[in-house]
Amino acid sequence: MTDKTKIFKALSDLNRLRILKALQRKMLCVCEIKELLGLANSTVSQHLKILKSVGFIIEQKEGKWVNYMINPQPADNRISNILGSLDFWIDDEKLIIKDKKTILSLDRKVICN
Amino acid sequence: MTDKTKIFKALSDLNRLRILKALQRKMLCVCEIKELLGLANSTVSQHLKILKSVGFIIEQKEGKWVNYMINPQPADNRISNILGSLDFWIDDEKLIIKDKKTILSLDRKVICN
DNA sequence: ATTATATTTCGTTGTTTATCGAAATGTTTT
DNA sequence: AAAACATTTCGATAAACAACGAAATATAAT
Repeated sequence: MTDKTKIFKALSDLNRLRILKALQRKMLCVCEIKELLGLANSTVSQHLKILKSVGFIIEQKEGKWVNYMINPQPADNRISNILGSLDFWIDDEKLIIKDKKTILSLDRKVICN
Repeated sequence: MTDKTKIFKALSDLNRLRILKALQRKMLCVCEIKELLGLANSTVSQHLKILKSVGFIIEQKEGKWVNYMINPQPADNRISNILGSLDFWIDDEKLIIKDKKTILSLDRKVICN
């Protein structure tokens, strides 16, 4: 936790950046993110674990689903800074814009098997 | 260059963070940084190449030495932001403070063979 | 309780990355 | 031009990391 590179490492993967930007728009469960990114469940879960451990996101259980969302009150000022200016740090280009459109049409009851 | 994770990847290594913080204090050549970090020349050169390619630092030749320094005018606003608030993004703890002291006593004519 | 669904953990695999030493390049001094 | 020194590039190696599928865990519905 005292690792100086932890925040930057968490942001060093395109799929994790896509997750953050997606969660900025809407809270999502694992299988919705899986659908969005086209990754295996286990991989998505792993990415979420990393983002959570650093403080970028939090989780909230809802029945059999686990909803992930942007952390509204990060302990670390750097995290707050990044989350508060996500569009500055991670710019909204093609892929990210497409993701945000895709999210709107995701229905977890349909997607998740 | 259009890789969204490039900036964060550059900051994902402790030795590169140490280099940035050291250069904040004073411009340095490769062999001084080598001495500071205790790495091989070639490794230091590699780290510097990464920091330069992303825009964090620039180089200036001075005879047989190559001096590296913080980029005074980064093209990317995110780089400017980070460099302008280095102490916010990378906090000054033991190791970094020690580095900054060490730098002051480095003499390239003595160190570099 | 059994089945179905969502998620996490685990073990494996391929890729990326940090590191080194040796060879190559570039500059200065003799 | 040769020798000396600083740096970079190259090739190899070990560690870290992203990804997967399968097995384990957890909750919901039958």
